[in-house]
Amino acid sequence: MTTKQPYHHGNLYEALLQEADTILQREGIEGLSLRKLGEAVGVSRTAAYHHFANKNALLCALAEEGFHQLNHFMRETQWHAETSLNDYLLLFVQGYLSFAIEHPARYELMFGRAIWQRMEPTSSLKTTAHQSFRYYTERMEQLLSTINPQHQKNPLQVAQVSWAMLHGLCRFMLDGIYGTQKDMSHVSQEAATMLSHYLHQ
Amino acid sequence: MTTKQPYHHGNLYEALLQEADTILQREGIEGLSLRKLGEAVGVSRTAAYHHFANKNALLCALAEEGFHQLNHFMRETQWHAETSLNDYLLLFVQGYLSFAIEHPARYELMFGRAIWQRMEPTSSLKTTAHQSFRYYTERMEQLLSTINPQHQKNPLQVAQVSWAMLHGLCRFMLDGIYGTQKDMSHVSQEAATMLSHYLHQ
DNA sequence: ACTGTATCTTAACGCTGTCAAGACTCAAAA
DNA sequence: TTTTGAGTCTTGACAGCGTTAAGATACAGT
Repeated sequence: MTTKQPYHHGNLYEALLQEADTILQREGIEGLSLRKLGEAVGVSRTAAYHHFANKNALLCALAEEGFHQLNHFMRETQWHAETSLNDYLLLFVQGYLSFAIEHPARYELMFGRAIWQRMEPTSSLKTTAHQSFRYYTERMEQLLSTINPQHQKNPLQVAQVSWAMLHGLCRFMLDGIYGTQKDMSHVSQEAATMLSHYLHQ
Repeated sequence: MTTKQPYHHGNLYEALLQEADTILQREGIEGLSLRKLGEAVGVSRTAAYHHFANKNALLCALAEEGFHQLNHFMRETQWHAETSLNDYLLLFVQGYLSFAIEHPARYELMFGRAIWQRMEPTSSLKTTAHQSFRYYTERMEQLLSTINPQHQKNPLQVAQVSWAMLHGLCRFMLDGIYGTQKDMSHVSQEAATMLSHYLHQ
């Protein structure tokens, strides 16, 4: 009974998510269809509907994984006392851009309109994404307080604007509007400089 | 013969562009299909193919119009000597965000991956978009020179990073990740502040 | 008047997400 | 041990999409 597939897959939910991630990485968002996904997993076109309400729910689940990975990146990229603020900011900017460039479809899914505007995001995804943003905001607040304990800035707005800059850079990179190759290090450097001046008031 | 449509529309190219823009405004990018467009104009599903190579070419034409409008906005928003740099920057940021928010689908088309990554942009669109960016870069260079004639910055990188910030803000607004309403003025203010500090070194 | 070209139409293909109805499997209740 | 019911998966179907091929119509230039 090793060659024959059982009628019940047994672990279809996880298999679907994993294969979807693979297809996403290889062919982008447009290349991911439920039919192709079913075939890749060795299951019928509509089998996924017994584990996800619809395609949107599957995309939301993938995006949510992405936010967990983003949280992981932010948690592991802390400002150690031995490095300068400038170096740390550069590292953070480079790390964020790499996160987007190494998994473009995942980043697109996490922040793109496919989920957030065209369809309704899962409430689970909404809370996860919100947590990411809140964590980022706390980190910004920390930085501000360390630099200048009497700063006047609104941490929420600082987070909004600075994240928007990072996000804009990523979008221009991913959408092929800026060159993706050697420009990137220069642009990262410049973005870190901008952030640094901004945080120092 | 006023009630009966002639076999030859006579002005189909313009009519298609205009109606496509209307649908885009009303229903977004996903709501625009060639079949629906044909019906709206009173013509068959495939009539558009005699005026555009394919759907991508039509989208590119619409996006190109958008870049002309963006150029118009930039040209008319100049820094007059009687206003402060801060006021001017705020005006520019607000104007740019309004440009995106008032015509979200058009902005999405101009900068989104639908054209730039998923398909191949028309060479005509490419040059028009490139002109927009070059003009923006020149304006930045002007500002830098006015503020400090001995500045050390690379205008191209300044343009890349600052435009990325504006673009990121727009995307977050349009994709419904940031609140679109009263936050906007605060965020605009903060973005202008950030830009100002950055340009002043 | 004729001919060719530009314009427009209908038919069809393969793709998509999704729903409805049926088939299979398995665990728990009787 | 048999029955029942829920969980899982499949096939069939529908409407919509972009696009191509082949044919119909109108008009401009010879």
